[in-house]
Amino acid sequence: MPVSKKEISECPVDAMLSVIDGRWKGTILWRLSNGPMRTGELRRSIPGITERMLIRHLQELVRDGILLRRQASGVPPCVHYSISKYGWTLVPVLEVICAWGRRHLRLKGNGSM
Amino acid sequence: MPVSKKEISECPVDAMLSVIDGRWKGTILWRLSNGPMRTGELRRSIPGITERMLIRHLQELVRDGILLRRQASGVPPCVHYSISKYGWTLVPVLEVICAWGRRHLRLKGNGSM
DNA sequence: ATCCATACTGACAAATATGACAGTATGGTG
DNA sequence: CACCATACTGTCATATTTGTCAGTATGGAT
Repeated sequence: MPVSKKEISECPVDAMLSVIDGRWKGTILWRLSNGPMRTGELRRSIPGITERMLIRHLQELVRDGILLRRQASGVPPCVHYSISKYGWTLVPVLEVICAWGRRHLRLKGNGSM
Repeated sequence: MPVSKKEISECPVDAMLSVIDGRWKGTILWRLSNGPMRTGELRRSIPGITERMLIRHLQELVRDGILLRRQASGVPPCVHYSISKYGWTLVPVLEVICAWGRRHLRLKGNGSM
């Protein structure tokens, strides 16, 4: 049940993209960059996402070491997700990507391309 | 006939990813970073790619302003692709992505994750 | 007893990306 | 003339990703 197209390949660019690629991964990381959140809280904060997709993406991000999952015992269950130490190394990369993307949108928007 | 999943959205990260996302775009840019190449030359230099996909990706990259297409008149046709000035602004971003990916692969390979 | 919320799973359908394969026009070569 | 190479397009099949919907266990509120 993979959520990202490319599984790990020898190409480093593809390896990185496979970690952040996925319809909602960017948004999830963005939300969590303000601090840990519960599953349902995340879901409610991302309009349009379904619980199914949220959970699949979370599982992949945990599997890739980007997120931490902490489950408090009890019923009903209470699970918190947060960005791991390793996950934080991704943030500067996302910022570079974001900066280029912002410029790209601006150029596109004013038709100067 | 889009080749990339995400068309332009308001999110800068998605906007950037939509430009480089596609099964072969990274490889194409990598090859062209050594200088302009003809369509068939590119195809032969990328094992496994089909002519159809090569051309679709090339067209998207041209549409996004990353590549230039120069057609010399004559029969049979002769078309050269090269990275545009704008396209070169993408290269440092790819390098950052690549650096993270390389480290990721190393850590993964190690089992130290 | 019925319903709600929680964090999930499983089985499927829909959307999208990728690939296979045939076809196009034209000039050169055997 | 038959055939090749060129840079493409169109159509359809397959693969992958995303989304929909119903279920699961349990404790508390109504």
